[in-house]
Amino acid sequence: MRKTSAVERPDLKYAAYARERLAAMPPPADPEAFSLAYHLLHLSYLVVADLESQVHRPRGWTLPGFRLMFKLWLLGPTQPARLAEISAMSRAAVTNAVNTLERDGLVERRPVPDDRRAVEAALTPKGEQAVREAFADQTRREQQWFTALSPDERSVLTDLLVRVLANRPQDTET
Amino acid sequence: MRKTSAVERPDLKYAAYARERLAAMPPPADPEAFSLAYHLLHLSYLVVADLESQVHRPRGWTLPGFRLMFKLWLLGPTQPARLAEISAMSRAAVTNAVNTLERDGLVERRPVPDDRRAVEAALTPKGEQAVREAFADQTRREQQWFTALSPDERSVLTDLLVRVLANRPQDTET
DNA sequence: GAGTGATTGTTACGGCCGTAACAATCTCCT
DNA sequence: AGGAGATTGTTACGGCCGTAACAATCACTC
Repeated sequence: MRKTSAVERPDLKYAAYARERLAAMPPPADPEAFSLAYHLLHLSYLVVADLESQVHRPRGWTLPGFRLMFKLWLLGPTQPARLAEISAMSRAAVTNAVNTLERDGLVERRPVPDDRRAVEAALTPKGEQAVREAFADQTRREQQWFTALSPDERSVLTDLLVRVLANRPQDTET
Repeated sequence: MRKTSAVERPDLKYAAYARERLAAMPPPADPEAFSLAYHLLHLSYLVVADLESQVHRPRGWTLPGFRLMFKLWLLGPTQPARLAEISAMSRAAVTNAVNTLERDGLVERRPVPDDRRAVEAALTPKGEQAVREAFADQTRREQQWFTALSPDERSVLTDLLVRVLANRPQDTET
């Protein structure tokens, strides 16, 4: 494995430079807030792009499609509105994702007996096999991403993220 | 401020349920790896959506457009290829982003004397004012997101993220 | 000096996502 | 029973992003 120090990474070098520049500015400039938000969003972006290109695209699918199928795998047949709520995405986005997965034969729509407005999305046998295979690959790749941290450090990182999530700011009041 | 516990959040409740389910599965299922990756990507997604809807859309712009302008604000006129490298995005994406910003009068393209292939993107006066204003709002919103953590905890979180970024896995060898 | 290979920016195409608007349906209150 | 209001899923539209292919230009070697 090739050794790569932080100064060789254009993105990390930029972040360090930006932090220095902000440190020399008066408030509301906040180098710590910038650095935290930047690295959080940047790491997430890199992980998403990596999982997409290394795991899911080679199989002919996408990461958002996998995440939806993974939820169906754990939860069983589920209404799009509930999927949207869990995923914090719009119902329209779920509709589009289900359309693509249905077109590829991975998911099917079923009517809900109690409510004629509602629909349930459910994995097909092909979809279930697809989830199992991609899940194994994705897990291995996720593990590779965090090998730099010890198990304790990974646990601390997870707990800090959960605490931020549990205390998220309110939306603008209507 | 309304009190909201984790069990009321459908997304966190799902994550806790998924972790339990994975804990009962044989390898390669890895509840810790899942939990860390899930919360990282999910938090980043929520912060991105929040900054977009609370800060930038009300001003008529977008978060990706702001991030590009912010880099130009710190770095001065910069070639798209370098912006793509720093941002870990494709040159095509930079072209599209610069097109939108140029259409809105926030950024302009300039030829580079030494290299007739190259172009420099540079902020217009309107673009510079736009960055200053949005930067103040974005910083305040970023600070709100992390009020649940103490300054020390925020520092720990940032350091852990940077260490993961500095030790990212290799792409598939060509 | 000519030619091979690399680099830069762009375009075309498809997938993802949000907002807004809409019809169908359900809920609930009177 | 009936009607106002909420909910569900969908469609239309625009913005963002990646890959692939392309022309123009540069760099480097022979």
